[in-house]
Amino acid sequence: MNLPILKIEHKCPECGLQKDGFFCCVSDDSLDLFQVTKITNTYPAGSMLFIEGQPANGVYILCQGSVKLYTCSQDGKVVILHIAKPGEILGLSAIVAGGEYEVSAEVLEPCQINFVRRKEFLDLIEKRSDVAMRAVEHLSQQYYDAYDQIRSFGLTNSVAGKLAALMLSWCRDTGNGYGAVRLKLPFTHEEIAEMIGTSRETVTRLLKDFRQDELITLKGSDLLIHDPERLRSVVTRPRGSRARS
Amino acid sequence: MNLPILKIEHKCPECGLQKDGFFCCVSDDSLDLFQVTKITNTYPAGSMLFIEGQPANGVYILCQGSVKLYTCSQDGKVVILHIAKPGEILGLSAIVAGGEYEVSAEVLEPCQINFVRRKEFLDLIEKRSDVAMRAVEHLSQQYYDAYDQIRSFGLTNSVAGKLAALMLSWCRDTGNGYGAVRLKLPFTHEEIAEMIGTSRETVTRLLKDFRQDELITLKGSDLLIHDPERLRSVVTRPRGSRARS
DNA sequence: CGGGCACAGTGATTGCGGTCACATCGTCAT
DNA sequence: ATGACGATGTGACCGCAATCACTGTGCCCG
Repeated sequence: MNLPILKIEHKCPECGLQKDGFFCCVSDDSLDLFQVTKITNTYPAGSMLFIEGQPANGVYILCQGSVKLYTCSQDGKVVILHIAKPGEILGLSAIVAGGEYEVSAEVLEPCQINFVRRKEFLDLIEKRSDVAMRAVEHLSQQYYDAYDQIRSFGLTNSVAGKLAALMLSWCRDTGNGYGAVRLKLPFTHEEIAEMIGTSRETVTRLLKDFRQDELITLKGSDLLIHDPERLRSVVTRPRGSRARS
Repeated sequence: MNLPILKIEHKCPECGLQKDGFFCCVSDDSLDLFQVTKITNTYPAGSMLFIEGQPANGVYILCQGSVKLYTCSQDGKVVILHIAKPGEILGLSAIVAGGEYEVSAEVLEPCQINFVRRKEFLDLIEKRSDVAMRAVEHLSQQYYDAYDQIRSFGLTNSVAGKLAALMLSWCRDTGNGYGAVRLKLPFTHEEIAEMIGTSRETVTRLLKDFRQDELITLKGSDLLIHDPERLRSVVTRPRGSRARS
């Protein structure tokens, strides 16, 4: 197994990874408190951080790597709810509301993660108002993202539209504004299918369609989105209608 | 128009509506602060509290009545995201994260609502840690509900399954445990369709099917769910298979 | 009373996309 | 090499549910 080398940072105050939007981007005092309660760990790809239904005994703050959050039904069907990036906190809503993790979390790319026990974390947001504010901000953002996904599922009338919407969200993450966007696809067709609630074969076919309509170029895992604007018109386009060549 | 009589309660500390799970169920000190910043108002059915995309200038705390949260696409298709009940706070994530309301809110049943301006509310959760905690709890709950809806959209393979899942959520709200559940349907077929992302006709047909399969009895707006357990089996049942009579 | 209107019920038609089945290709470990 | 295995392509089939077009029903209001 080829493990990318992770440069572990044990001391939060000295951590160069802290950026805007990071959960751990709080006042120095709070960071000191955080520093003594956290447990730093690393995980290889494929590890499970937690599983749907398990008692939630703490939160995971993602320093490096990426994590897939998903849920699945009894018959094995999977829905990917979110791909977490560095700076995000996982399991927050679970330790507050449910007591059980409501989703499963699997490591996609090797991760460094800080774990904080449920009780200690709740103490932290109780005592430090800036941490509480960060928690509110992060939950609001997660909530917003969830609604975006519901919109995609409910309002888009064709699967092509859903795929186009998903690609546009990739553009937002990667894109440097407007114009063509080039990015590396870290997902298999199967995973893409699970994100938009369709079948693997349909994703394969749609990617072919998009190529033929010259919306995208796809070579291996290199995806080039020619024009986000044209993709946007696919999202709302009525079923079946295709660009005429 | 027949307006049900709302008994308005202007003074939060004396409000008999406060119950567990209510956002306004906070310490006396916090409640006093809240009391001076809030603006109480009433709205008839059909009023719009706010509309998707508007700048979010405050939160609405629902004291009495019910509110429909929805979003719609350019071509007029609607998805109902949530039916808010007394005790809930609306627009919280918007004033924190986006600056714009991310959904539209329409009054279904006549409401009493307390409004608090954005800045004053942010001050409140900054200063009062118990209010901040309440905010975190409510956002967590909303987040959880949103994921439930995504699950319903993504994991259920038939529309019948989605409708059954929706009815089960009604049972959870109304039901006194197990066994048959009787409730009043405050929704039209069209609204039900918008909740589960299908067409009005399909809802009508499915309700007929459910009646024929003796899963439910429906007379006017009185809905009797005979056995939630049997409904649950519809949720996961493979497409097309129906109970044999 | 008779229009107007929203909601509900129903048939006919059609096409999207799920599913099954199988071929291909690249990448491993042996 | 070779075989195993996962990821992609691609064809054929067909069932569900969207859509269109009505009819029927209850309710309000002039």
